[in-house]
Amino acid sequence: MQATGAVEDYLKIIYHLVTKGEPATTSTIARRLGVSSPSVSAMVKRLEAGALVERSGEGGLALTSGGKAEALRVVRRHRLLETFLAEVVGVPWDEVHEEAEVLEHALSDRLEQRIDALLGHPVRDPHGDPIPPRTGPHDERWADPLTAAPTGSRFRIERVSDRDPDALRYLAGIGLRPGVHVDVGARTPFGGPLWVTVDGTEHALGLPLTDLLHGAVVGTRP
Amino acid sequence: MQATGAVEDYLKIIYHLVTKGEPATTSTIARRLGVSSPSVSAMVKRLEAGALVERSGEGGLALTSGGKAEALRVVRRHRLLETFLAEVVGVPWDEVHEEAEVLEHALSDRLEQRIDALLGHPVRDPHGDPIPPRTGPHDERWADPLTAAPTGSRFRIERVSDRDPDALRYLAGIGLRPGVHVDVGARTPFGGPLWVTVDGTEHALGLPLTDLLHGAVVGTRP
DNA sequence: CGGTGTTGTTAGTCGAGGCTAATATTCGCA
DNA sequence: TGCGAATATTAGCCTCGACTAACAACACCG
Repeated sequence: MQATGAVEDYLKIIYHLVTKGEPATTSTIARRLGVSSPSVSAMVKRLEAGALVERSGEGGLALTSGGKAEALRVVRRHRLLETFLAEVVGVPWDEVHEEAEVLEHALSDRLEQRIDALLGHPVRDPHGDPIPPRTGPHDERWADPLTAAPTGSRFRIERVSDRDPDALRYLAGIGLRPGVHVDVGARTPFGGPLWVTVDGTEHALGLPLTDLLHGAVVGTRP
Repeated sequence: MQATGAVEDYLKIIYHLVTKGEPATTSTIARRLGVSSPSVSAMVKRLEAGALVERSGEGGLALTSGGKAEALRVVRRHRLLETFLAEVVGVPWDEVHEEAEVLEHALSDRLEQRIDALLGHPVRDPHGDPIPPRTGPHDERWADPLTAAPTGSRFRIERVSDRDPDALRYLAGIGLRPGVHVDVGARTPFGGPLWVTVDGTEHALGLPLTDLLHGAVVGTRP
């Protein structure tokens, strides 16, 4: 089957859903893609006919090996482009995702390889997401969410979800980027903010923000 | 009307045809685009409905002011991308056109401006083609063809048509790029090759090649 | 003068990718 | 138990952008 831009988008979001353990259903896909449910039904039928997805045991869809390979190619182009735009073109952190979202469908193999070489074969994009290799295995495992870190622990940020430019701008403003360490403070009950210390300054982060942050506990507050 | 990738392609080639003084007719467009005549008829109808093109006096189509503005935006993105790919990414001369042909439809305004600034607001792309400004007038005038230069004259290459990668590779191989000077030698009759001296070496160029070269006579052979 | 291209259009079809409206199913809950 | 909300699919329609087949108009040429 022909991998048009639309097909690539569907495969990509199915890939994202399944690797996060969320069910890839008609409605979740429709919401994420801003498209009606019947449109998703129709496209899924085409994807099944093209042997790119299949119905999987419980409730959702799964990618076939061919579908996963195609999805990984798109994800690779996306993350390479984000890295390229940030490092070479100087596009700010919060804008690279949107630009890559469009360009990823127009990047040739040849140019992808040139960019990859120019960047020195990077393995992470600016948000800390791993860049799938052109061939060979890829590990998409998400680190633990910041919300899982106990009070008093020291936490290393590894990945910051790239979907919300405003949130990204705010996080960058307070110094929250992949690689930095934060001290996890008090957790306000009933969905209240989580207090974290970054660079010596305390910040209260609401759930929408902490949800974007993943990493690992690396000890306790010194 | 919505400027899809297809619409942009049509406007661009109509622009190229009219600026070269060739008639923009159904069949020339169809040939250049590798598409059937009825497809062109249908698209032209849409473009007319969208006030982007109109029937012009003799035989062909013309761009309206809106259509020309849109075409110039595409041409600008194309040539900026060619320049960017060549200078920043290191894509070889003969490949930049093909890559830009696809990327031009996916380049946002925002990114276009960043690239323009990064390159220092270039006015010519790697083939010597002028880059239309974002706003304001643009002069697309083609210099004289090399075939018009008299024997014994010295000729400065200004533009090299970018359509044929093989030809470009060959021309680059013998040092024929925009900016270089050549000495025009004997013209073999009956469509035979034209002898030119580049960098001290004589080359016989067939009509398909000389057709790609434009510039200006700058004196006589020293 | 009559064929033979070339050119352009109309008519009809197709696939991709979207939409709304209507129709099951199923699930949670009063 | 039964009602409403969420979920998925079907049916039917639309636009875009391509295609082939057929036809009209014209030009050139023997």
